[in-house]
Amino acid sequence: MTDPAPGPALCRDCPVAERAVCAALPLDARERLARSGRRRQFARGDTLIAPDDADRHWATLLSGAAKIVAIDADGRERILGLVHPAGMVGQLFTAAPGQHVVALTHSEACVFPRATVEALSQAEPRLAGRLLEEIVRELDASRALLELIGGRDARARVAGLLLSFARAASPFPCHDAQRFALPLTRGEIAALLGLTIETVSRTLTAFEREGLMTRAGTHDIVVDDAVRLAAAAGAATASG
Amino acid sequence: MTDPAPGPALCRDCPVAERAVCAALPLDARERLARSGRRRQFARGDTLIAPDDADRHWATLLSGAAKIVAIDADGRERILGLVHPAGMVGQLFTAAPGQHVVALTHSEACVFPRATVEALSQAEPRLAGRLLEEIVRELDASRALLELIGGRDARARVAGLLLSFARAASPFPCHDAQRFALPLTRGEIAALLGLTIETVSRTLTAFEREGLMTRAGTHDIVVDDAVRLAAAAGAATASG
DNA sequence: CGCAACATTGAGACCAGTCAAGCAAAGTGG
DNA sequence: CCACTTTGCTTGACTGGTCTCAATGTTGCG
Repeated sequence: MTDPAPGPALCRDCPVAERAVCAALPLDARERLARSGRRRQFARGDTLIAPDDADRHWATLLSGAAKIVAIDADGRERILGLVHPAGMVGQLFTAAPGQHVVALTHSEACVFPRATVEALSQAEPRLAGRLLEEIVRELDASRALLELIGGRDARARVAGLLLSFARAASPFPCHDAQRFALPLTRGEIAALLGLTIETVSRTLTAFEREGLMTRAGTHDIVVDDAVRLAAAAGAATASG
Repeated sequence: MTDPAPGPALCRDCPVAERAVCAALPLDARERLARSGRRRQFARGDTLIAPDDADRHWATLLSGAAKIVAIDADGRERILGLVHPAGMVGQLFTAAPGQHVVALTHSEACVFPRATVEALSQAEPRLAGRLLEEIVRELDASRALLELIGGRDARARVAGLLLSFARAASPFPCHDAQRFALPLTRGEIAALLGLTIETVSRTLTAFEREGLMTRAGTHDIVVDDAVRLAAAAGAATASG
């Protein structure tokens, strides 16, 4: 069993090998990390991380999408953020109660023991730097969502969400995709934006009637008038 | 000029010497950091960090309080978070546009060039670990605020904010303070909670009429019935 | 086919925003 | 010291957007 390509076997065919935080590690350390982790598949609705996760896992999302969920006092679910491929799942360096992270689509993730990653980040300053970058990005996303939800009406919130997905779906950072999939149900959109299912549905209907976009099926969106859609968002977008 | 006490002169009498991230540094590195920084005083309304901050500063808050502010498209100010003593001001390791951070009260901060802190965190893994901890804490706070604002009504938002200040004002983590100061104007509370000034004012009046709390002046609050106040918050609090 | 989950649409109630007026406290200048 | 202004807070009447409740439509799957 020789290794024709450099790098750990686990990382062969990794779709996010370049973008994930692991890329900051030198080969030997990456090998060590890889030996402690393994790839896992998740179906829609599966839990990647539970709040009482006794094993203390941490993961990198390879493909698919996930939601970060909080259950509030009256049992309703609020979505605090989304995780995209190459994103991190679970939190390091905190004793906080933790969070639910649930797969939105069929997903694949590289799962590691939290302690291994924490120890490695102490030994490898470059990894610590990348982790910081990534968490700052999450913080920015969280604050963008906060800005979108606070003080904006339903039209602006839905339009902002659509635009952020259009941006994420495009291969080019400067252009938005004209057509993209929304991997969220209406209920999940509502839980993310702090609205109700009915309001989300009515708002989408209104956008369609006004010619801003078209629904293709229940989860595909075609943007017909990006300019007016951006105007409806009031220049605010959220990257989940 | 001998140094009677160990540690840099700048850190002598530092009120947050134990809690700030600097505490993770060994003496020699702390000395190096201290030489690159200096203490500054800020009056209420002064800007600690501007979004176009060409000098790229970063700071630790020593005393007082500050708000993290975003100005949205129509010019209204939204508050994305608060900074308390020992907290960090400004973001490291990001090219993001940056943020306004404005003093809420007379405040003192230790200001450093961003590059110095970033370089030190590469050289000192323990500092990087502390920075990670601190940013995770900020992320938690941001998500707590998101949970408070999304899908909760005005009563729950105001009650949650009061409770979080009651908690922060208490010297014991397990008990809330019964009386505390709100270093925010009504407009700032509104900008933080995604409400209007009028709604905040009316909600406080309602709480007082119902016997949950009493206003002493415009900025001091006395909690009269913590149990019912917590019930009004629906068990949700935000730590800013 | 028939069920179950999800989505859309409608009617009415209610909470919070808007507009507007009145107060109180702090600062300013004669 | 007092009139005046400024700023921030409170209260009221009204409007409107969003939630609630309810029914119907649609999609996907066993």
